[in-house]
Parts: sequence; C-alpha cells; structure tokens
Amino acid sequence: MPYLPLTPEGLDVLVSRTFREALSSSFEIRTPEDWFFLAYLLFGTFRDDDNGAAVVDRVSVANLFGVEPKLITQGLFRSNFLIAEFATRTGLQLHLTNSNSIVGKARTCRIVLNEHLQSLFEQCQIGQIEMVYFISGKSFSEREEQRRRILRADARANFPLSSLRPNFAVGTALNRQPPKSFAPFVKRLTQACEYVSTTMSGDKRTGQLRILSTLSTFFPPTYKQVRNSERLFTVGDSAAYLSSDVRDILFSGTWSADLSNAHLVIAARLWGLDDLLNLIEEKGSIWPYLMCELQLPIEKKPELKKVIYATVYGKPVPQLKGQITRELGREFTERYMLLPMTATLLEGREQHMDGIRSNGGITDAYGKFHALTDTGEKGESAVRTILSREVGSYEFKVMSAAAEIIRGSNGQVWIPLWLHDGIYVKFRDAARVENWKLKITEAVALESSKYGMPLKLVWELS
DNA sequence: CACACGTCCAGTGCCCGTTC
DNA sequence: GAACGGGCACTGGACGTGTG
Repeated sequence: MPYLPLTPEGLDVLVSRTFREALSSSFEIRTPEDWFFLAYLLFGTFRDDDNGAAVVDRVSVANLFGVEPKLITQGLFRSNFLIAEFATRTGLQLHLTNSNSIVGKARTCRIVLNEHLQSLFEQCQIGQIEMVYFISGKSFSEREEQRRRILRADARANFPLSSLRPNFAVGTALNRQPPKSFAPFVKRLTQACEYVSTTMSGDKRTGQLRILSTLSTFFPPTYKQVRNSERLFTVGDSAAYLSSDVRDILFSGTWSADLSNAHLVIAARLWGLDDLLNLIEEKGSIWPYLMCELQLPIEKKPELKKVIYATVYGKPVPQLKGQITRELGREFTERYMLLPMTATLLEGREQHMDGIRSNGGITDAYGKFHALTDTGEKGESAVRTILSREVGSYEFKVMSAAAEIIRGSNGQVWIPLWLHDGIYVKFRDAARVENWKLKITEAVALESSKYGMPLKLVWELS
C-alpha cells in the first residue's frame, strides 16, 4: 500500500468474506502476525519488477515479524528461517526465488494457491458484497472506512515534496486534486477487471489485477520526487502502472495529450543530430516510418518503443542487441542496427556521453548542474543516469507548460493522471474543450521552441 | 456497530456580463 | 459576435451525525 506500508493497519485491506474464510479453513493461519505476513505477500506493493512477486528482503521480513532492529544489523537473524517456519506452521505453499546482489535481483516470495482460491483471490477486492478486513477479520464498517479515507486524503495532500526542486509546483497541484474527482474512474474498475480476466494470462494478468485491486482503495495518485530525475513518479501501485489498454477503460471519455516522439526529439536536439531532427519533422511521427523500414507488424509498437528508449538512455550495444532479439527476433536486430537512424543515435550518444565524462556532469533544462558523483551510481551507470536526467528535465519542463495553463484554468481543466511525456486531461465545459486543447498545445509548442525542439502534443479521446 | 438521514462538496451544464 | 471568465443551480456521491 502506498501509505503506512509496513504496519498491520496499512495492510489491513478489505476483502470478500468468502476469500478470507476459504483461506482460514484451508490453512492454519491463527496469529495476527501470520495474517500480517500473508497480507504483505498478497497485497503489499513492494514487488519485484520482473516477476511481480512480493520482495522478501531481510529487512522487510524482519519488520513484518517484529524482529528487533539490532538483530538485523548484527546478522543474527535469518529471514529464510522465518519464512520456512511460516510455511510449515500454516501449511501454505510458497514459491521462493533466490536473490543475486550482483545483478540486483531481490529475493521474492509468491503464494501458490489452487485454482479455486486463486480465482477467489482475484475477485476478492472489487465489487464484493460482504467485505471483511483481511488481517483483523472484522466486518466492513463505514465509520472505519471514513476514518481511513480522511487519513489517506491527508497523507496525499501533505505528501512531503521539496520546494527547492523545479517539479514542486506541479507535484503539489497533482497531489491536492480532491480525491472525489476520481470517483467516476473508480466506478469502471469492475469493467477493467473483467477485461483483464478475459484477455490476459500469467504474471501479466495477476499483476494488472493486483493494481486494479489496490486502486479500489487508493485511486487518487500520489506523486513523489526522485533523486536522479525531475520526473514525478507515483507512490506505490497506481493507474500509471496499468498497461495502456486497461488504463483506457478506466479513463474512457477522458482526453489524453502526449508528446510525440518526445525522447527522440529531445535527444536529437541535445546531441546535435540535425539529420534525425529533420527526419522526424518531415515524417511527423517516426513510428509509421520505422515500422515500415523494419517490416514490423503494428502490434509490436510497444516493444519498438522500449528499444528506442533503451537506445536513447544509453543501453550498451551488446545488451541492446540482446533485448531486440529477445523481444522481436534476430532478423529485426539486424535491420534495426543497419538503420541510418540507429547509427546516428548511437554515435551521437557516445559523443554526448564522452562530453558528460569530461565535464563531470550536465546542466539540465533549468540551468542546474548535476555532477556524476552526486548520482549515487558508479562508473558507466552514473553516466547513463545523468544522460537520462538531462533528457527528462526537458521533457518535464515542456510538460510543465501544459500544467501551468491547466493550473490557471480555475478548475475548468484538471489532470487525472500524469505520465511523464503525456497526461490525461478532464475538461469541465464540453463547449470549450477545443479552446483549452489549443491553448495547452500552444503553450507546449512555445516552451519547446525555446530549445529548438519541435515537440507537439497529440490529443486522443480514450 | 448498523442504519438512516441531512449536509457538504466537487463536477457539470448553462447563462450572463465583459472585453476585444 | 466570438471568446472568455465567473457565477449559479443542479446532481450525485462522500461525509457527518443521530438513533436504536
């Protein structure tokens, strides 16, 4: 959960009584501690990026079982023992993966449920009639829910953001958008769940369903600042992490505005790749051209996007090739590497990275210098961090121009979701939608023209 | 603690006055 | 007269309180 992350209260979510009772009768879950740990595994939002399972690092496990802090640092406590004991005691079947600190893999734990329990689990949070609190087992109470709603709204409105950062104003405005505003989207959660259940399978399906479940309690997104980017990220699970088709169900009828080819344009400009810039301007959107050149079917566009991001954000060539081969196939790797655009990008990128190394950092869109040594990263990864920080700062500054117009609209326009190079936008007056769209688009164009970046907002009705 | 009812609040749609 | 801001009424949902 986004707030009160490792407290029994923060994890005591509402679930269907059927699900809780089924667990209770199938397994020996007797103590509040065991319910708490189970809640963490099922509903916690600290998840592994790759497999979506709960991360069970030493510190989290120690906290969950109330182990004394000094025992953790002294290395006297083994999380494996606690987890194994939990499994034998309760009779739950756990699927554990091993950690690997060298490649940055966390130890994860997933509960293996039979088909019946799995389906009860998937439906346990949305659209249920009889709800109970998972850990305490108490029945749903409107009073209790109200109390929690207020706590959540308060925590969100007062989420600590540093006023020294350029993203302070936008972040604060987003976090103070009243929770009530999001009610229409919450109503579509059931529909979104149905869509995920019928069209998806495996890890993807469970991941999306988990996010949707979380959204039933925590829909209004809370944005946080991060160390190495001006981008604003949502805290915990949020609608921002849903795949776009699922998101479009929740936000159907809502306008979205995206910067077209944002990263390519910004990078091309910053790295002095005029040919590429001209190519993009000439084609309008780079995608049709690329799909055609690579002879790639349209449904592979998301994969191609990721390839472009990786190229722009400094992924070393061997890994880049590996990624394309894995996701698209060997023949596309060859075609991609042979594209003039790829050569231009890779060459420009290397030169720019050399510049970063010799200057010891970059100056971002706000005129702030960021040193390699301040990233908290070492060697090449510090260079890549700085590289993306620079691109990201322009992206944010340009999108801020849109946010600024919206902030000045006196509630005529608001932003349900901020997605870095795109936003969902709600308009109050249907008759003036086009006017506002034009204003916002022009502000973005004006801001980007200051840097010689031909960035355009593209509007779409979900 | 469940339920009912009243109040409040945000979104929507519409209208009106001002400005260019 | 088009565009725009502001205000007003209405609506539905969330919140708050009283009662048994």
